[in-house]
Amino acid sequence: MTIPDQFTQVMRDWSEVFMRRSMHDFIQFSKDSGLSMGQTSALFHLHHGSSCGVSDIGELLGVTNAGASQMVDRLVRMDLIERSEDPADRRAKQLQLTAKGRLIVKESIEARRRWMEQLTNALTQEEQTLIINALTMLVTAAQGLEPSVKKFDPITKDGLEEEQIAITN
Amino acid sequence: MTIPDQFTQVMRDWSEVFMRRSMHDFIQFSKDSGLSMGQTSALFHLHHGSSCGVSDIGELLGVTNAGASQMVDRLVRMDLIERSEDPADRRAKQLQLTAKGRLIVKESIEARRRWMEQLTNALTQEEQTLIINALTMLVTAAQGLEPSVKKFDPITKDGLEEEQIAITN
DNA sequence: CCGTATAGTTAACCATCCTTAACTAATTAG
DNA sequence: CTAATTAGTTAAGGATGGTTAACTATACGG
Repeated sequence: MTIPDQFTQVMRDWSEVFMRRSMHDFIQFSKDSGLSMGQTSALFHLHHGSSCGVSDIGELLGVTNAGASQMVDRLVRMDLIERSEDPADRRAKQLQLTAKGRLIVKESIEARRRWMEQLTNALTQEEQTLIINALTMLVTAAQGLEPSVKKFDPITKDGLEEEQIAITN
Repeated sequence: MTIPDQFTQVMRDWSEVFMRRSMHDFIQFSKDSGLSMGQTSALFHLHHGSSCGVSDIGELLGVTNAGASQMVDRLVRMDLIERSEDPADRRAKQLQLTAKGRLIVKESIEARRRWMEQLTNALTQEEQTLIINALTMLVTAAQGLEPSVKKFDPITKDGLEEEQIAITN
């Protein structure tokens, strides 16, 4: 078995075990918070990107603008996100998490951390060191593949929308 | 920063980047297949556990038995899962993926693999080797934390629900 | 200024998903 | 045998999540 094959295999294994765990947590958390999975996804998207418009949510969830608008409306009524006018383009809305929304996301992240603590305890320091190095590489590589985060650089204000052509396949 | 702290941090970073990517794929895939996230989750659960009852699905999705029964019914009507009587307990049903259901799951896994290939290409062989070792450890540790797979021992028919006490410490 | 494109909302409508409540049928305990 | 429990289904009803279509309002390119 070649190195790349081994790599793919171990990534797949990890993917399976991690996804199962994460999806379970995700479902559980959504239920506990009285949110649908779509609503939770939207909250996390906002948490990551810090601010975005209604149609971005639609794109994320794979629904029409109308659907996204209604979803946003429900979240606004729940006081989880805020909808304000974009001063640069008054057609557009800027969506942001409210304090309550941020709290919800934070709690979810904390919940997942418990699992990680268990993992930590199941590994020796030497193993942990090895994993730290390995995952750091993975994170760096994976971030290099990401579709350019929205938090634009206020100085250069460019270069971030290069559309990572290689990825969209 | 101590090793465990570094470990927790890198796990969190990795978790974030991996989850974002995976959730996006998951949503995308569900939409493309015309399935809800709950339905896709159920399919993956069946794929993992190979066979389970209606109430297991309910537990997974955090819904009542009635809700699970209806969800199962929809999946049966879509010809994605099969519902047969459990010969050992004629009240219970055994759920299994149909060929069509297995195909759907397989396609989803394949879709995710493309991302992994990109990751592979972004890393040197040395880095890959390091990551293989690290992830193997993580997978082993994570599997040790799993709530004991359902494939029950037909002889003792018990003892599998011990809730991994030794590890949680 | 005019026409078109863009961002979002609203209305009407439908399928899904989930709930409770009432039920069937099989198992198990006394 | 009877009573209680367990697994699942069905029915009625409600909220959600989605659609298309029609709309408002802003932006932008002649």
